[in-house]
Amino acid sequence: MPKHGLTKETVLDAAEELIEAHGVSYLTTGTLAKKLGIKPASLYNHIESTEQLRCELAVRAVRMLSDALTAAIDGRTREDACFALADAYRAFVHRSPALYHLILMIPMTGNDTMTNALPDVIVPVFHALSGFRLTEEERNHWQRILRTVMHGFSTQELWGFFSHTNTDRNETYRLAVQTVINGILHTESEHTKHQGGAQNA
Amino acid sequence: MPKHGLTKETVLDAAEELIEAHGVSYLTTGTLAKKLGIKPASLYNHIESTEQLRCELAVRAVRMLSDALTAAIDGRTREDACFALADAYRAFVHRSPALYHLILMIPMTGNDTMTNALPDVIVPVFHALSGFRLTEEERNHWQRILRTVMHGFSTQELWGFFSHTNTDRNETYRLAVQTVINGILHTESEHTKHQGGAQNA
DNA sequence: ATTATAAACTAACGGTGTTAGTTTGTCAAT
DNA sequence: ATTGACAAACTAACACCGTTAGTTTATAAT
Repeated sequence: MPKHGLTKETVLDAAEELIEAHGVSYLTTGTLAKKLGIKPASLYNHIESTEQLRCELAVRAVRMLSDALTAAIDGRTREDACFALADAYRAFVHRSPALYHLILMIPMTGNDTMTNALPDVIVPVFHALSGFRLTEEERNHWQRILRTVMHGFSTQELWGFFSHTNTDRNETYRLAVQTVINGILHTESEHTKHQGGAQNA
Repeated sequence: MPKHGLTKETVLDAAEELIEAHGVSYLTTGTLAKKLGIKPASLYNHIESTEQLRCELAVRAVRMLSDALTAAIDGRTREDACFALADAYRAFVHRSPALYHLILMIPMTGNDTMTNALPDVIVPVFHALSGFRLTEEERNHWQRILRTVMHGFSTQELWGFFSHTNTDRNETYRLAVQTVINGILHTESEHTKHQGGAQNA
């Protein structure tokens, strides 16, 4: 191909480097073009729009997160799988905060391609819970709660909302995940105690 | 005052209406000026910059959230206080998603005035936990975990990350908060069982 | 009525995303 | 080797963004 060897992958890679180094809002036609050694308008030979570019980055990010989670739980079950999943989730958020930021923005765009990619992240979470004896309804609840904790903790930690005390954050996370697991185990035991009984409190 | 009756409060109110109606990124010198019936440049008689405007909105938002949480736990203790706190938190996020969005952006700005305002939100959380017999370290952990669940659930729900199943979301939230409370109660009981013993799993 | 002042205005700057139209480089066929 | 086609760069232009400087104007106090 003529001129530079620019491909869509090259552009996406450059964009990713840019946002991880300087934040999502630093990604601009100017900064990206400069990094690639071309003029801003020339970008439009490779992308439809900056919004579309962010979309494709977000879809890539979803796949990366999904892959990381899937790899983490490989060969593990129950508590083991849950802790591995939670650690991988938190690690991803801290390793690629900008990409995670893009994932969080997906629902606001209303873009179907992106919204349809989202379940990929949920699959490994369900997988991690598959070792527990839960009804479908119970699994729906606990999958949400596990995601709540992983997302809630990782983002608050990343954004500096846990900096007021210097209590060990690893320990807080471990305790949070353990608490969820205890809840799941409790639900499981309620299940065997009396068929179809009430679950909590 | 001359011309219009514009005060800083009026401007902040208009800005808040704008972002709640059309999203944070819709707040612009153009849209805000138009809403106030003036030209964009005239805004600078009332604000220092758009960033500063967002900052003041964020500080107002922190105070609103803090007040809502404080009011919710008034006269309540322990489980009762925790559920009331959690419900108020979730209600705020859903009633004022744009203001909550601004709060989340505070740490990224590096603005000291704003960062110093943040603990206001944490105070009522500590207050809700004051009824439990916990060491300072334990209270630090559980305060983070409670905030993790309130923030994590509310944002994921708001942003549509819980829409794949139609399992009742109120029930998921209740279960999540109950699970945290159970964890706290467990920590409390470990405390009395043997002085200074290990806490969990 | 005069004056001081706050608050509006217009004009201008650089930056952002984007389109249209133009040049240029490279690759394939003759 | 020349030619031609095409992809990918370019320049020029637009509206909008935040922002500053300089100017006019309306009100409130004297």
